[in-house]
Amino acid sequence: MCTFASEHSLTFMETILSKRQTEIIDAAIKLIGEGGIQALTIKNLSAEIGVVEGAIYRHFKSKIEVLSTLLDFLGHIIVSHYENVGAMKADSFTKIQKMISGQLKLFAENPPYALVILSDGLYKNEKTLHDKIFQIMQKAKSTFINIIEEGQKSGEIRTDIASDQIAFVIMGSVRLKVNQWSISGFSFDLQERGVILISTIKTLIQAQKNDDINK
Amino acid sequence: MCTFASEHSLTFMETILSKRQTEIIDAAIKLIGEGGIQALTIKNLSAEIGVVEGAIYRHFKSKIEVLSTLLDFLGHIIVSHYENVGAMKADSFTKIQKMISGQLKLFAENPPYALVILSDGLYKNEKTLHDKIFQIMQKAKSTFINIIEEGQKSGEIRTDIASDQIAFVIMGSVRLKVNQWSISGFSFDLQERGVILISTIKTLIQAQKNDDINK
Amino acid sequence: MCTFASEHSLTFMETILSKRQTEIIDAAIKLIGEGGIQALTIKNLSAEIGVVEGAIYRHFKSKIEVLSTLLDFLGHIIVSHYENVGAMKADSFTKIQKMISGQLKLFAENPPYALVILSDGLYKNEKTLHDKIFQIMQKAKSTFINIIEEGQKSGEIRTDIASDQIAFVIMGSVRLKVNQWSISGFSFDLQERGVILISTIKTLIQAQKNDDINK
Amino acid sequence: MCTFASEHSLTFMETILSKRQTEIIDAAIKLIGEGGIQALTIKNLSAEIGVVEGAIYRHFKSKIEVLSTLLDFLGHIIVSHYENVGAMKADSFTKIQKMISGQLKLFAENPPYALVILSDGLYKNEKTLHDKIFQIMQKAKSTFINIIEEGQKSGEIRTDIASDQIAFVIMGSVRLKVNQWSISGFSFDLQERGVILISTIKTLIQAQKNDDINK
DNA sequence: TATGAATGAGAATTCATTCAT
DNA sequence: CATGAATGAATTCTCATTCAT
Repeated sequence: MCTFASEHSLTFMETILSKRQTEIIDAAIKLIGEGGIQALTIKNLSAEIGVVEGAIYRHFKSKIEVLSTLLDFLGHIIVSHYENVGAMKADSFTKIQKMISGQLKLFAENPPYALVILSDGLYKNEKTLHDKIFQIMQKAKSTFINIIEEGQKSGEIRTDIASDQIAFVIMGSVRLKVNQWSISGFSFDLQERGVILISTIKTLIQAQKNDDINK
Repeated sequence: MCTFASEHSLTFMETILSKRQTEIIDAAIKLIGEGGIQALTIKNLSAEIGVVEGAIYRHFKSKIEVLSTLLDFLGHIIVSHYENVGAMKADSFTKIQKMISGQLKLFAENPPYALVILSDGLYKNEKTLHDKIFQIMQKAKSTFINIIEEGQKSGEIRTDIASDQIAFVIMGSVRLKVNQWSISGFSFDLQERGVILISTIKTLIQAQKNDDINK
Repeated sequence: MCTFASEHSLTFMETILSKRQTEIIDAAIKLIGEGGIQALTIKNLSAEIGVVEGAIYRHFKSKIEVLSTLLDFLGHIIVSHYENVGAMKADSFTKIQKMISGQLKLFAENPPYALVILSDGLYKNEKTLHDKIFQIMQKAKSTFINIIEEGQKSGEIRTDIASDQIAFVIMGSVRLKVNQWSISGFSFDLQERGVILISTIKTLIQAQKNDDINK
Repeated sequence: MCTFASEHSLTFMETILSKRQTEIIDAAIKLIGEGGIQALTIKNLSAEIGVVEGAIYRHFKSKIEVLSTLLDFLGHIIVSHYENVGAMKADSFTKIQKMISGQLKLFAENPPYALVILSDGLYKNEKTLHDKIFQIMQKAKSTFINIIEEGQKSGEIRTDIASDQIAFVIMGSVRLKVNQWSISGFSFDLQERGVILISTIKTLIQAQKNDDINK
């Protein structure tokens, strides 16, 4: 049995969170993975780590804080993936491909992450939580935009569409793919389908060779 | 105060639902619009229409049935929009533009519809409800695919990407736009942004004039 | 599909009850037969006869009155059976055997009757209802006592035990048999088992031949 | 005010149940005693012990579990009484007398026990609960049969009727006595009447002295 | 007579949170 | 740090009954 949180981003967990807090976040992710966000109750959470309900409140001051921390953790993982790819030395398409496939790999290996990220009404429509998800998406967007602009400069990517528009289309289609996978009960191979999607995206956004010739 | 349900699809409401049922669905939509799906409780619902809680059960046998009917209603509106566009005499891009702008117009005028459609865990992860949403998306997909294939045959739309892949990318980006709008608290003009999105999509998927020339 | 009430005691039903009332009592018995007394709700009752809930109150002023009438009807059937046997020309054992087997036959053919008769807390512990059941049992008791006293006089039945005690033991064992049958979900042949019980009772209560000889 | 549960079977209560659980079972028994099984609601139960409704669920996971535990407790008391009598060194009639009078004493002192044992539809016709009552009755039957067979071997009890038939008749008449007592609102002295019943039973089932002489 | 609609009371259960020990 | 217990508010749903039409 793998513990989700502790696999990733040890730095984050170790420095920011106590052992028990890590355990709680781990359990929260597991619960969400098994039964959706509505399975994440304080009762289930405490049962999962073998303590009494009140004990949770020694480590987090409310359920919202649990979710907030969970999103911090998740955001940290995802964003650091973006940064790694962003800092890579490679052509734009390779980077885009890495961005998407890395993301899908993360979700494929940790379905609960997908559930959390896709989840709209996380808890009582808490703005704080919405914002965190929004932040993550913003980061993804800016990373994509940078990559795309590089590609446009280098002539790899078409220039007749603004970089943010291209980024938007990519993100939308990746997100929908993850969404379908989640709704389907994770019943297909996300990474496999991702390969097709990446190829579609590449075809869509690559600069036309003909253009250069004709000019 | 506008009543959402009664605006649209009078046939559906009149033939299938009683006056009170329509009123309840209306109220349900309003509640969801104001406070998300979690604001849709039997108590709120009954208070909204000024009756006692138990009275709801004279008109719907359970909360699930309320939601199910709501989705039927919503599905009916959306799908009939698809069908109208599908049956139009127009070039593919016009159709695609109508498909998207009509959809966004619907949501812009009825934000709760967006919340419902985007919602993952509507109620207790009821499969019945999931399925209805899934059906609507399937219908959208097949409509898009038909239009795209027409466009590919007529030379309007690029043929180097499979029609279902194109449809997928379109749907993903439209969905993400609605999503952002919803998360932002409906704070920007959905239709306005939609115009840009449509133009982006058009540019992305149109056949390259150059191709023909060069061949 | 047999209608319980209308089979028996037409006089009672025709003279005392209206057609609709008979129908309601019929339905009540059917419901109790299918799901116990807790299945007898006004909702189920009205659904069974195809009217609206309020309509029941045109014919009975309350649920208690439905049950009360039901017990009257049932009492009438049972008591008239007692009276028939009581008036028979036959030896005591034949009469006792007829009393018991007739009763068991009635229940075997109409399981709901057994459920009603055995039911302790019919509805809100209504004293009125309790009393009716009590009356029926009293009538059974006095009939048995009469028969037994006849038998004691004629030398068929032992005289070392008071007639009411004998009656009591008989009723207790018959009742327990019906009880077991009911709890078992009517899963054995009540009449078949009754034959054994009757024979046991006969052996228990018959006068010892030896006694007379030895005296 | 006497607390029913804590009087009996301290071992059972102490080892299996917490203090609060005992208190709840106590209160449940009291409520049933006062108003029948339908008086046993979570609301009444919590009010009785002075807590809020939800607090019950810290100690029992459902109402069914409350009733189930109550039956376990009751079964434990009754069955251990059977076992005590069964293990006694005494002639069969003494044992039978002890069996019956002990049982009646228990009920006389705790009328709710009678209500529970006699109750048909304890709660939603839960099979689990039915079964527990059935088990208790089975145990009573087998204890009686053993005693009777001893008596038949020793020549105390008549042998012309099968032991299980005799046991059945005894149980039926005891049960009916308790039943009448319960229906009457506990208005007569159960133990006093029991004495007469026991004597009747004894006379009914004892071996005839004359038989031996005549043989 | 019957319908359609509503009422009011009450049912069991769940949930996040608090607090004394 | 954790437990055990409780709170209070909310949730879905059921039931007998009433009443205008």
